[in-house]
Amino acid sequence: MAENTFKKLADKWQAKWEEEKLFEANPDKRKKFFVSFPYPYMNAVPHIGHFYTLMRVEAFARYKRLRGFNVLFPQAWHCTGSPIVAAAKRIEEGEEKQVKSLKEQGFSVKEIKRLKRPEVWAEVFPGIWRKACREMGISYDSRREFITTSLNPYYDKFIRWQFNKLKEKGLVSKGEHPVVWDPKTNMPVGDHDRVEGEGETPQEFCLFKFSLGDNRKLVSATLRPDTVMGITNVFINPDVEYVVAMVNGEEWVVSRPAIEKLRNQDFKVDVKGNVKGSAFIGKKAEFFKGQELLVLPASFLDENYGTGIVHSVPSESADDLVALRNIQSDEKLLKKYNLDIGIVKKIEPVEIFDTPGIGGRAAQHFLDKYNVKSQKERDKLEKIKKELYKLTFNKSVFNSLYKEGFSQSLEGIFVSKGQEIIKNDLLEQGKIHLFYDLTGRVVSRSLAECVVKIVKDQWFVKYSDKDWKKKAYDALKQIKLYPDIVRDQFEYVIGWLNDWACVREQGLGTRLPFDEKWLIESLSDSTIYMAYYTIANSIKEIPLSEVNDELFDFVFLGRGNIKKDFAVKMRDEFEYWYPVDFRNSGKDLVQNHLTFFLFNHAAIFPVNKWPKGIGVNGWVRVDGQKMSKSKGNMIPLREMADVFGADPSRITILSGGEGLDDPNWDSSFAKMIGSKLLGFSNFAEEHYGKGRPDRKEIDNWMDSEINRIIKETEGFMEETFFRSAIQKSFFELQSKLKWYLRRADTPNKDVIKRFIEVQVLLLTPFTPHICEEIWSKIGKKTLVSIEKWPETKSVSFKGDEEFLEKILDDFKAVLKLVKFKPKKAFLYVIPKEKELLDEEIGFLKKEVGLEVNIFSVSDKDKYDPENKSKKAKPGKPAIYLE
RNA sequence: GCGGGGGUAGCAAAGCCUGGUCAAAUGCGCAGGACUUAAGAUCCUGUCCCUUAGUGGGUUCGAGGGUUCGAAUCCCUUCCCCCGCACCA
Repeated sequence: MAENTFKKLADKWQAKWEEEKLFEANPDKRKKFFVSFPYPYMNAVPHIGHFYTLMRVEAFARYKRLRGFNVLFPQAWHCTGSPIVAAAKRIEEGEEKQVKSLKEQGFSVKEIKRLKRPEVWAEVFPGIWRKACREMGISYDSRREFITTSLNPYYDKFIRWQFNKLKEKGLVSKGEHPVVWDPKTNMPVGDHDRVEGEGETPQEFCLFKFSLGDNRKLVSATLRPDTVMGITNVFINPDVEYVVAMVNGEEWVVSRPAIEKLRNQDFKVDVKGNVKGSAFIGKKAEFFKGQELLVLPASFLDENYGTGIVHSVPSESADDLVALRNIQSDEKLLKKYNLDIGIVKKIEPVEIFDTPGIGGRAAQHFLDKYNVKSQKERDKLEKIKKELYKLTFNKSVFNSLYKEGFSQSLEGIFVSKGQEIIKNDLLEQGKIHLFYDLTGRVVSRSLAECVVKIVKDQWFVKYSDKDWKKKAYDALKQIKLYPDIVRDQFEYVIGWLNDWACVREQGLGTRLPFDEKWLIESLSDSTIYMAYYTIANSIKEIPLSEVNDELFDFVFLGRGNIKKDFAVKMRDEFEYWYPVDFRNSGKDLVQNHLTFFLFNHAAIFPVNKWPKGIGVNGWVRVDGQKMSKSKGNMIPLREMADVFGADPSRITILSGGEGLDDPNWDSSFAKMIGSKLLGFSNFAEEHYGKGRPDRKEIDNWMDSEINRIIKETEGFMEETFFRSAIQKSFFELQSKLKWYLRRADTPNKDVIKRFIEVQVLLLTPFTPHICEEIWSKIGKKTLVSIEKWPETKSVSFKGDEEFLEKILDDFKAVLKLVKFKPKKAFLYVIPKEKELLDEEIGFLKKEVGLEVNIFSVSDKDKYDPENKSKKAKPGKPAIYLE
C-alpha cells in the first residue's frame, strides 16, 4: 500500500525534474559546489552498499542546492580492467557459476548469451545503473555520463593526456616487479582468479650463499638477514635430491622446486646434476671468510619452501635452537651420518642482540617460557616465532659483533633500523641475493600451481618519489575530511605507498601513449577524471579530431592559447567548476583510489585545483548482518525501490549510521518511516493555512524551537552527519510539534504554516519526492528541490516549558502510584512559581483530568491536610491528592 | 603480523575529545492506556534490578587493572568485530 504510494510519487516527481532539467548544471553567477561518487565498476548491478555511499553524495548535493549553491553532480561508469573481460570469457566458456550469478542479478538467458562480448557489458550495465539511480531519485546531471576505456575515444584521449603529463614530470618509469604468476596460461594471477590461496603474496627472501670449499655453494633462504652474525651451522634435508646448477655463473645447490622459481625471477640457471642432501652432511661451509659452519641433517625441511636449505641462528630462532639441541642429543643420528659427536656438541648459540629484560638468548628464553622440548611442538613454536620476532625486531639492539663489517657501526642500533642496512650491505658485497616466494600455496583458475615471476618492462607510477609524497601531504593538509578521523589513515598510506605497477597486458582500457603494448590499469585511469566531468557534455559536441593534448593542456592547465569557441568554453567550464568539493567513497578506497586521487591532483594541477573535501564511510550491514553473497542479503537497488519505496529507502539507509562506523540497514525502520512520512503529509494538508490568528507565548516557544532545530540540523548537514541531521530535523521536530499541539489547543496559523514549510525543507535532501508532493499540495508553485533552506527568525520566548513538562511528569507519576482514584489535586509551589503555574492551570487540568488547585507554600490559609507543602522545592512543587 | 576504525541497555545508535548535571539522547521492538464497532494509523505512559504518593538504593557501558573525591568518558593490559596490506576492482 504505502510502498505503492511512494512508487507513484517517485515516478511523478522524477518525470517532473527531468522535464524541468533540474539537475543539469551549467556555470552561472552562483557559487559552485562539486560533488562526486567514484564511478562504479560495470560488472555488477547496484546494491545497498553502493546505495549508501551514493546517498551521502546525493543528500549533500541536495542540501547544497537548497543552500543556494550551483551543484555539479555528475556520474560515469567504469569499464577499465580485466574483470569484465574475464567474466565475458567465462560466459563464452559457459562457466556455470558465472551464468548463475548473472541469472541471480536478473538477466535472461538471451541477455547472458550476449554478455560473452565485453563491449556488451559496457553497454548493458550502465543502463541498469542509470535506471536504478533514477528510481531512487538521485539528482545527477545525466548529460555528463560516459564510460571509460578506448570504447569511449574522447575519454581515451584524456587518459593518454594524463599519462603524458605524468611522464613529462618523470613520475612514470620502467622497472621490475614480482607478481603471482600462472605458468600454464603465462599470466599474472590476481586474488579473484584463484581457486586457492586468496591473499597470498610474494614475500621477499634473502638467499645466503655458503661456500663448501670446492666450487659449490649451499644456498639458504631467510627472512632475517639481520641475524647474519649469529649463524652457527647449516641444515639440509638428507633424504631430498638437491640440484646442482650454474646460477649466474656460480655453482649453487638448491632444491629442485627452487630451480623453476629462480628461472622465473631472471636468474640464469643451468642445471648440472643431482645430489642427495646426505652427501653434504658433515661438510664445512663458510659465509664469511674463515668460518667453519657444520652442515647438519634436518629431515623437517620442505623442498618446496624457499631453497630447501636453511641456516641456523640458535640464539634468536627457537626453531633453530630446538633443532640443534635435538640433534646434539641424538647420538644415533650423529653416528649414522658419521659426525664427530664432540664437535657437534660444542656448537653453542652466538649472542648477537641485546633484548631488554632477556639479554642475548631470546630463543632459549622463549623455549623455557613455553616449556618446549621438541621440534614437533609446532603450535608452540609458531607462536614463539611470532612473539620473538615482534619483540626483537622492535626492542632489541645489535651487540658488539655488529660493530664492524657493515657500512656503519650497528652496535646499539635497533634491529628494526639495521635490518635494511645489513641487507643492502650484503647485497652490495654479492654475498646474498633477493628472492621471492609465495606466502602460501596459490592455485589459479586454470588449476596450475602458481609461482612468483619478475615482470620486466613494467611501468610504474612513482608514488615513492619523495617530492611527490611531500606534495601529497600538502594536498592532505588543506583538505576537509568527512569525518576528520580518517586523516591518520591517509597520512599513513601516503607514507607507505610505493611505486604502483600501472599497466596490464590484458583487459579493457587505454593504451599507454608512449608504450602501446601496455594497457593502463584501472586504478590509475581514475585519479583525475573528475576534471573531465566539467567538460564531459561539451566535449561530446566537438569532432574527435579536435581533441588532443594541446586542447587538454589549454582547458585544464591554461597552457597555450586556443582561440576556438569550444576550447574557450571548456576552459571556462573547468575554471568555474574545479576543484572537487566533496568526493565520497567507502573506507576500503582510502588505501588506494582516494590516495591516488590526492597524489595525481598534486602532480598535475596547481594548488587551487586540488581537492577540497573527501568523505569516507563504513560498510553497510543488513539488519545487523555483514553483507555477503553467501548470506543472500545483498539487496539490489531495484528491489529496494519496489519493496520499500525510494523515499523510505533513502532516509533509512542514511539513518543507519554515520562517521566511519558500519551503517546498518534496518528493514523495520524502513517500513515504519514510510507511514510516518505519510502521516506528516496528511497533517500538512489538513493544517496548512488553518489555525487561530492570535499569538500566545507558546507560539513563541514553538518558533524558537524551530529556530534551534534549523541551526542544529544545519551543523550536522555541513559535516555530512546525516543520521544526526535526520534525528534532529525529523524526529525531534515532530516531538516538539506534539508538545506544541498539546499546549496550544488550536495551533497558531503562522506557526503551523512555518512548521510545515520548515519540516518539508529539512526533509528534502532525504525524501525529495514526498516533499515535492507536500509542497505542491500546500499550494506552492515552485519545486522544493530548488527552494531555499529555511531561515531562522527572531523571536523571544519567556516561558519555561521544561519546568511545565517536568511538573507534568511528576504529576502523572504520583497519579500512577496512588492506590485510590483521586478527584482533586493540590499543588504547593514556591511563591515566585505560582504566577507562572496559575496561567497554566487550564492546561494541567486538561492533561490530568482533575480539578487542580495551586497554593503558594507561604500561603497561611492553604488547604493542606497532610502537610505535603513542606516537601516543595524550587522547580519541584509538592503534590497532594484526594 | 602491520596500519586505521570500532565494541554502550532486547535491537540499532548518541555520549567518550573538553571526567561529575549519565541508569545513559533518539528510533525500533515490547508492555499498558486513550481513541475506534474492530483492526491499522495516531496520541499518552512505561521498558536494568529492588523499593516508593513524584523517592531512595543496588548493579551496568567487551574483560581486567590503574589514575581520581568521582570514569561509559583519562592511562595500561587483554579479548572480539570491521577495512586495508598492492597490480585487484
